[in-house]
Amino acid sequence: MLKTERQAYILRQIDLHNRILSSDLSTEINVSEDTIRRDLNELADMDKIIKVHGGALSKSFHSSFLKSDVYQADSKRLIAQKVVPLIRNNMFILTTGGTTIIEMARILPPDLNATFFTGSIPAAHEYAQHPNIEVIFLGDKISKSSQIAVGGEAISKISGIKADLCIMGINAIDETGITDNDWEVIQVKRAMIQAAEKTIVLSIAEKVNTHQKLMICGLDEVDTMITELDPSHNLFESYKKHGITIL
Amino acid sequence: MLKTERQAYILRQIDLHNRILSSDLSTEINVSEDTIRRDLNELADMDKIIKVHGGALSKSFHSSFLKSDVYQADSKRLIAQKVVPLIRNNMFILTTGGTTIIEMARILPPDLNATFFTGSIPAAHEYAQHPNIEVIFLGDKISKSSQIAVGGEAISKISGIKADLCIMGINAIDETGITDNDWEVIQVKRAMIQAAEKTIVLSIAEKVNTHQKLMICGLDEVDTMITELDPSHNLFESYKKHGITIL
DNA sequence: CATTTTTCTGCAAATTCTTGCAAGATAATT
DNA sequence: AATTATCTTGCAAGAATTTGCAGAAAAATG
Repeated sequence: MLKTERQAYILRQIDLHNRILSSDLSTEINVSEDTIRRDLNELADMDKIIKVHGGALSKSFHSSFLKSDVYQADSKRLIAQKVVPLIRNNMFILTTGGTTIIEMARILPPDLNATFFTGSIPAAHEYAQHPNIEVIFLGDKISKSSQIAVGGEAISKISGIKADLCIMGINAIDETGITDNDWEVIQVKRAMIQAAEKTIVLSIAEKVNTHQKLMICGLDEVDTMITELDPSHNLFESYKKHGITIL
Repeated sequence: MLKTERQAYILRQIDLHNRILSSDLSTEINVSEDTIRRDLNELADMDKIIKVHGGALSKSFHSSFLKSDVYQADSKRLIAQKVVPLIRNNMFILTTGGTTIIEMARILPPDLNATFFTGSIPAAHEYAQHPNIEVIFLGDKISKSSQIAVGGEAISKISGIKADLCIMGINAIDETGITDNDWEVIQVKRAMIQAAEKTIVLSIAEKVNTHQKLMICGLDEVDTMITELDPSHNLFESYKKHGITIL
């Protein structure tokens, strides 16, 4: 990794999280802490960040008191961390939008080389930041309620894809399957599951064993489910029986 | 392999991967690293790439790296204010991306009822916030350097549109016409101008009477030009002679 | 105030860069 | 066609950069 690249990555991480630890960056990028510290000092000299003992802060730190108002952000970050290892180089990956997916997009390792398909503007935006990821946007008409592309164009584009993974944030899952409450979104999600070899669903535990009005698919279409809880939690018994891997 | 050929190859690789190592190129093309380095330096002198220790980066990479705050934000806000009145209800409008366009998107009156087409993720995102605007995203493959959709898919989608207005942020304009420096972006912008009845170009005054390498169109294709200056400024004399309305 | 963590300093190894130079290729000129 | 000038490329040696490491200094923590 080139020095400039590394510093750009650091800057981006600081923009994203408002603060970072030298030690975290060190293990993340796989360079010594000295190097990170020198980078941070250089960036601080350039007035791009604020260097503090043990790490650095975003210059607009004051605004970070407003914090992001993402519900259960910590859980979602945890889920995101569990997904990342499943993504390998050269994969074709279909994803939905949703805050958990965004969180995932942000922590994808910088050297990952993959193609991401999505109909979500925020997700596409995040993927596009990444140095080695190819982004394909699916569809044309954008639904305001869900901030994703919907309609026949999106569906037909998705159908034309043979993806390795479908990574999907969901709203409700129970023994009968995955459900949602937006007709247009349902269509898109169904098409995505069809188009991918494996389907990974992401959900905070709170949504497990709940259901909504519209069915997306049965449990047999799901390969892996990821929540913030430990996989051994007894909440997942019935899902395991359906052959779903819990992470 | 000829020098020019080699440099074209290098440029293409950088466009493709956003970054390259001198050593990789050396083994790839089978010339000494010195030669690669000299090539990179030449390309950097021509402002086509960013040379860094150990290799080079795409120019766009650097701009997103510097990002911080918007250059001449005040001017751009002023320009945005001048555009808004030109947009009427029920219009079909093609727009590019760019910070000026984003600024415009933010101040669109809430009761405006129109359909916006764009290939820019940030622009689409802004439009999607608006209560009464319909957003159509153009294209699928997203170029990291420009953050817009590029390629045949985008072009053909644009060609299928008959829009009332094309509102375009530009990089350079002089007596010969509008120019830019990114081949893929050129294609998209050209298609947009073709597909729209009227073309409005937005530019900060600093860019007026400058030019870049690649031609988008002549002045006769432009209907209106908007800058932050007063329309009576003598900078615009020659443009007025070409029948362009200055605002 | 003792312990742990982080930072600073100097140093060494590896890599990359610069520079001058020479040989070959290409272009220009007579 | 011959000669001269210019360009291109590879090589080598010294300079500069980058990075990791070790030990001392400084800061944070309880």
